Amino acid sequence: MKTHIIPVNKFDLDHTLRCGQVFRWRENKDNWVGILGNSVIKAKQKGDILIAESDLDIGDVISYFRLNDDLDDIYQHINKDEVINEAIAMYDGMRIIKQDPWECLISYVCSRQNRIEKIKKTVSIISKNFGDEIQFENKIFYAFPKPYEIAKANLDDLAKCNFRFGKIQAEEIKRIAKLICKGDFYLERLKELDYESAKEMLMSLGGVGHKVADCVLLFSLDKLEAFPVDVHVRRIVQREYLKDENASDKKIREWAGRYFGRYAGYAQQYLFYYERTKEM
DNA sequence: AGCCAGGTTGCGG
DNA sequence: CCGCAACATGGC
Repeated sequence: MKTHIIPVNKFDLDHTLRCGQVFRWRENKDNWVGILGNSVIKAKQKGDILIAESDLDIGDVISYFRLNDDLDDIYQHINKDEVINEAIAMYDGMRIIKQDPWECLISYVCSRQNRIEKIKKTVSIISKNFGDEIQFENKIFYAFPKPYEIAKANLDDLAKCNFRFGKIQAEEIKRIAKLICKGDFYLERLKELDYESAKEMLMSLGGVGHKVADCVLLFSLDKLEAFPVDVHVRRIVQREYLKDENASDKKIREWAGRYFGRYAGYAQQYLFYYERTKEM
């Protein structure tokens, strides 16, 4: 176990973990506890210091939180109007997290037409029922299962994970896991492709549409131009930006790419978080 | 009770 | 390409 003391600049741990992009972090007292691969990580922020306890290397933590992203530069690209300016002001320091692509893919397949709290529950049950045990501070945590652990899972057992679409989704996830186990689909390799090609590959898996593909690209495959259009993003874009037209999701994605540019994904996450919380 | 949640698919037009 | 219905869980 190591304790990393990491100086940070323009970073806000709470916003980063609360904004709805990750499902495996829990907040207790003044600590966050999350699970990355087969490691538990306990994190807290004090001003410009991030304190992280885990067996991960410091480089893994920095990479995971994208602490090397130049947030000033990103803001310069996306801060183009009053709406997003307010979102950025409110959630200054929120960063896109770099998740594990496999876990990210399955999590977002589970996310469809679902609530974030329920997605968290489902991912947690999947991990508990099929993942490896991890000991951390005398407690037991569970790693997200590897592809082969889902591929070999009994369908009825898998269906007990509280999926939004029950057994249908259990089958879907098992099918995807098998494809990935077979070895002719390397998620990691999608990082080497350009955005469009990587997206096409993801969508060819089946059970993955534009929205989930864009989430996986943005949250795990370094495609910061991906702009996932979900119900909240559609709502805020329609209301604040594309007021006159009845914009299809395709139109919204294309508009976002033109308007926000290569960091459209960052803009998306600020707008998403803002739209869901501004009333609170 | 009814509405809605980080959607995808297959169909007809 | 678009719009539409089916899919079918659970919290408020």
